[in-house]
Amino acid sequence: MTKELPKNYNAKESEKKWQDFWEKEGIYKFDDNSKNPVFSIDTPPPYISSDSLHTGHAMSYTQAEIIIRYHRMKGENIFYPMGFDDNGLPTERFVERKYKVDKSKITRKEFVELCLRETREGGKKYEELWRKLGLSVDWSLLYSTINPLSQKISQRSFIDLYKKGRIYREEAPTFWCTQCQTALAQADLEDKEEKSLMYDIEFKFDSPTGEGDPAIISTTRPELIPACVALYVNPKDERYQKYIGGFAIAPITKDRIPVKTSETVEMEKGTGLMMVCTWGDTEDIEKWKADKLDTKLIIDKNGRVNEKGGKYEGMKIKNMREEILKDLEELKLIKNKTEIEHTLNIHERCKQPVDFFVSPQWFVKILDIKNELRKRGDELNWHPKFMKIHLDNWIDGLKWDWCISRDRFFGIPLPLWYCQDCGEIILPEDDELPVDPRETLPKNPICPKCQSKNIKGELQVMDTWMTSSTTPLINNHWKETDEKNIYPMSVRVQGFEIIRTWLFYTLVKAHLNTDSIPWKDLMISGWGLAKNGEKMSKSLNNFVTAESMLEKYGADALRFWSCGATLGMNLRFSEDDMRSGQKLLTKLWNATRFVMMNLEDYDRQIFINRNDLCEADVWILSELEQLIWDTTYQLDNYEFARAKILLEHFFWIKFADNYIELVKGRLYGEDKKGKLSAQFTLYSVIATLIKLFAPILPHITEELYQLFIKEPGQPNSIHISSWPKGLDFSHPTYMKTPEWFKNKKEVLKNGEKLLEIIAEIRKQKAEKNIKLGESFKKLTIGSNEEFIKKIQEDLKNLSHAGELIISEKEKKIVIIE
RNA sequence: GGACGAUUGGCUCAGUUGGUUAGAGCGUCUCGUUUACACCGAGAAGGUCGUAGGUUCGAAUCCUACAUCGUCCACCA
Repeated sequence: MTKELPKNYNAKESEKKWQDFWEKEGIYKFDDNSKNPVFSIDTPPPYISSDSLHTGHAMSYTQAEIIIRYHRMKGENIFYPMGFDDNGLPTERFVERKYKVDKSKITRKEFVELCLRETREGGKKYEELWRKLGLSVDWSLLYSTINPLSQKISQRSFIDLYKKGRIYREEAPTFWCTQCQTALAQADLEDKEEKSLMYDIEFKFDSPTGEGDPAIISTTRPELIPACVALYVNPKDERYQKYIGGFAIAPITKDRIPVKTSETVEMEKGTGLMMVCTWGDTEDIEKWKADKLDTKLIIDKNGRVNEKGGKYEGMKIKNMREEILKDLEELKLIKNKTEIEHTLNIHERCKQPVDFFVSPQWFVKILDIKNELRKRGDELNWHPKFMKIHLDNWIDGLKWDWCISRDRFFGIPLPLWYCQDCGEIILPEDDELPVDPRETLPKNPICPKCQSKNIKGELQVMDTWMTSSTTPLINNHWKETDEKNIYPMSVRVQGFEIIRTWLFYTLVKAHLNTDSIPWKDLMISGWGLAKNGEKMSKSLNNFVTAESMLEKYGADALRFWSCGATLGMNLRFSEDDMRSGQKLLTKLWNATRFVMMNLEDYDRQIFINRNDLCEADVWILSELEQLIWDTTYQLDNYEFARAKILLEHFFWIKFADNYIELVKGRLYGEDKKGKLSAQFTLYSVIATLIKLFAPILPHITEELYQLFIKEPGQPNSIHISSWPKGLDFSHPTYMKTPEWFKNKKEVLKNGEKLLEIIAEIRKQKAEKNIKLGESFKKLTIGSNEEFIKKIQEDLKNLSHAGELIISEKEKKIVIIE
């Protein structure tokens, strides 16, 4: 034992060194031939087009990765892929903005090329950052959601669902973004509070004798009057009984509109008379569906008024609103204006208010299987448990089938063709996948129904969730010749904000495609927030990049901060905590240095029987043994934060501040037996402790392992060495130790008393102005306990007392004279 | 309007089935360079555990209201 640690630990140098080493040695490679249990992780493929990664991203990936490292050390065969989500709307919009693309002046092919180029660039940047953070990803498993395999599996999944009757195409009103010019799913929406004016506008009830009684409706969207298809009242509302079943006349258009009833109409709201249009909100659509109302769609895809808008044709809907208000004002039909605050649905990607539009779209039927999906949710092990309610709430609130088609350039094509003559839908064979029906015709380009050769490919592409919901299938190479055996995967890791999307849709796919759950466990993380508790974003100027923190403090320190809050809780950014992390590294380095300096004449093959161990050594080894079980238990339950606290507390308080001080006397003294016992113990504790810290602080622990612990024949990285079980770590003789801890409870209790005595000694010395290293005449300890006698030499050394007396009669635990 | 989470010393957070004087780190104050570490050590101050009730021998912990913050959902005529 002659190696010596340098005086200082250089995190930056060391981290780079070991990251390269891990890569070169293939430490994190998944082993296809291993017989060990597989632990597979479905981890979020970030959008390469999102803002550069901030500390919040780093936090959630790190939290998961700590758990993964733990499982790897337990000997499991780790399948830890990384993906990049580079298909779909976000990428398309990113490229449009970056290159200021005019879609009318570029071909689809050229545009897709640009998207692919950006995704490659972005992917590289991200990969570099993940490596710097020390994520133990097997990069040979890298996938992107636009690559051929992902396309193939997404399309295969689609065709499977189609054949199972879960997919249908319908001319249906859908949420429509006039900005992005595409249909949207319910999950693409966000709320926005906005001030608006509510107008009370006069219609007239129809009467055989000409114009009847006034019918005042309240609306925030007067521009939809030409689209009005019905008025509704509550069936119990006495004011309107005589009009029910009759008609009303709309202003300006003079359209004759039926008056109907619905329980959902609130009598107190406005005048109790509701205008239903094509379509202003989801309420309109529900009534339209339920009562088979007329359709009077006055807006086109671009948000302009069409011919059904009469005199307003051709105007932008916003301008039309101004015009119609002017007209109504002139006719004196606006009876009242109220300022209100209401919530709009906006598109979460572009923040524009959504409209409704009718167009043919593809849907996955899910409303009829809500119960089955809820049961699938029950089958998963949720960490933390309460997150499950987010999913249940979402499923309960579902009102729409899943709209999976998008009218965009970049994305995975919907794999089908239409016969232009008879309308037959033609699907590709599995060996044709992946296919782009916009570019290619089917293998057999003849309509099977009418033999027509007039065949045209679908132009729409898939919603991005349609692909990302297949990540477990992509990872498993579902129905490929090299299909892996990792499905269902062990764990899905993700943030709570995408429970209703990524998690939910993946559950849908697994249930429908494979009649299974997609993973066994769920690990749902909170957000890393800005210092003041706000969400991190560039616009709020509170954005701290992971890159800058890695540069300043290193990966281990950033990882230390990342486990500062328990799983599922939000964590505020704190540079102080990163400094604390750095300090822990320094302390760990120095403590190990100290141990090594004192092991120069120590042969680590030596085994010491319990009877030859000093009492203080038995105590710290018992604490260590307890620590192993506690840490293991917490990590098994995804509680990295609790594990961190346990480790830190043991290491800093019990081991460094107290135990080491207690045994220094023996290390420097003449008692050879006592010294050997201390050496044995110091080595055992440090060798075990750095393994326990390894998942959280992978770099410094690797450095220490390589310099200090690793011997020929042992694993060439700490991260594939064995997780401690009891004290049997990598030393054959330690297998004998379990019998040591038969009376552990008593030993630990004695330890508490011991710490109390030490604290009291220090306190009294401080009160009496005696320096810590300064000696004094007499120390009296009031105790009749056996272990105090056994430990008295250590106590005498620690306190620097000239004389130590243990008195059974003395009631005070410590007296210093 | 419904749901979930949070509310603990100046700051950031622990507190796992209710049990003796509620913990840690940072910050503050005092002392100390002892041969692992001044990126250190020792000591101290600092909390009516959001508010009000209730259950209990006993509540930060369980129950009921309420308040504030965050998030999701619903409403959004």
